[in-house]
Amino acid sequence: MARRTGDATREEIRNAAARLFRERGFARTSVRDIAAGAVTNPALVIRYFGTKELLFLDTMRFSIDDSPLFDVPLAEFGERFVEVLLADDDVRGVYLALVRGSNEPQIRARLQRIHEQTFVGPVRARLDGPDADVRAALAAAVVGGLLYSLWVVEDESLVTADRDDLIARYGALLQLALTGPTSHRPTAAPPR
Amino acid sequence: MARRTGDATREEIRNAAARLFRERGFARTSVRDIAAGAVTNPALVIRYFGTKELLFLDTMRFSIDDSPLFDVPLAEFGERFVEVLLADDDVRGVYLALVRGSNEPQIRARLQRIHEQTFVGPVRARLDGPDADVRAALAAAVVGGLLYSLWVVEDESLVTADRDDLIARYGALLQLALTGPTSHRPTAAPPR
DNA sequence: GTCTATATGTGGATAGAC
DNA sequence: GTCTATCCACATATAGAC
Repeated sequence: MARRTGDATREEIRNAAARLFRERGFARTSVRDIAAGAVTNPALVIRYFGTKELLFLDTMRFSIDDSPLFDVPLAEFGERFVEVLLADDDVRGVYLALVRGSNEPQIRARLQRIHEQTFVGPVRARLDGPDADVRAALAAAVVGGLLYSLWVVEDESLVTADRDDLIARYGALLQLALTGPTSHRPTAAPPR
Repeated sequence: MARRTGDATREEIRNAAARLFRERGFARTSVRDIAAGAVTNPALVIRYFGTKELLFLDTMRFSIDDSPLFDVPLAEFGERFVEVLLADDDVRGVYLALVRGSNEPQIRARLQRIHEQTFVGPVRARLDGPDADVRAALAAAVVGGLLYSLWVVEDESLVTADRDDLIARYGALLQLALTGPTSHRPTAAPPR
């Protein structure tokens, strides 16, 4: 086999790892599988990345493009946010691998950061008032509940539901978490 | 060491396994740890339960006592349901172990069954109309989102929040998922 | 500098002695 | 019924070939 540069090999290991971790998760992916996927050997995988967990952390990242949300009126934010989350196909695999690996402290820390940046952040930016932090956390919990039911549990009623209908219905629920049922005030306080 | 009967040893293995799986999860609990906890050896653990995964499935069960929910008026159901879920201390460990082990098809099947029985079931029993199934699934997703944020992600704002306040706030959100913001129907909640 | 071969320790599972 | 000895796959680490 022709030699590659270290960087090229490194990149192929990373690509193979990202694909396998997304498809099979952390536990069901062996360092040997990754090496085979990158047409090299297990020793090199460890040499470049230290441990299997560090390689996992190196590859299991995602961020959504939340720029389309900036201009959305607050009243439509819930539905549009759900739409954006379900739009990106890469998100699912990474999110699942992180949730299922979250018994490891470092992986849970990564999940916390992504939860904060992806779910809490965009919501928090649109709220104000003394309890905005808690309300953003509660709304993020509602958001997390959809991905959890849809991807972790694979609830049949949701998996087989019409995608647009799901976005409309769950978006409306999220909207209530954001602006509350009494929508007569400009920035809307929560119930109570 | 004095001999025990097979049934007694079996029970001690089960107890040790249940405790360790709840505390450390599936991946971080070894068959050797379980054997040591039951003061026996790994071979016997496998002999009695077949595989580590079958032992896990044998021990990781829970059900909530939802009988106090039967008499609750629909308008108060959301808050009371959240209260019941957070009341039982055993639920957390088992739920977490199942979520984190859900990459294994059999463990995911168990999680689905518990999700159905514990989250969807009690809600579904109180709803009617043509779309009751989907609405129950959506409400169950909201419920799952709380346990997910609180226990899997360990969102700081929620973990440190006052327990009663959390129950009141998230219960209100669940209530909206159940009976909706339009309060003109007989079974619906009164306007805030 | 890039990689192969190989060693070490852990963990799930099995065979067979008692 | 219980346990010792052992097997095999795996993550990880190191020595040294090219």
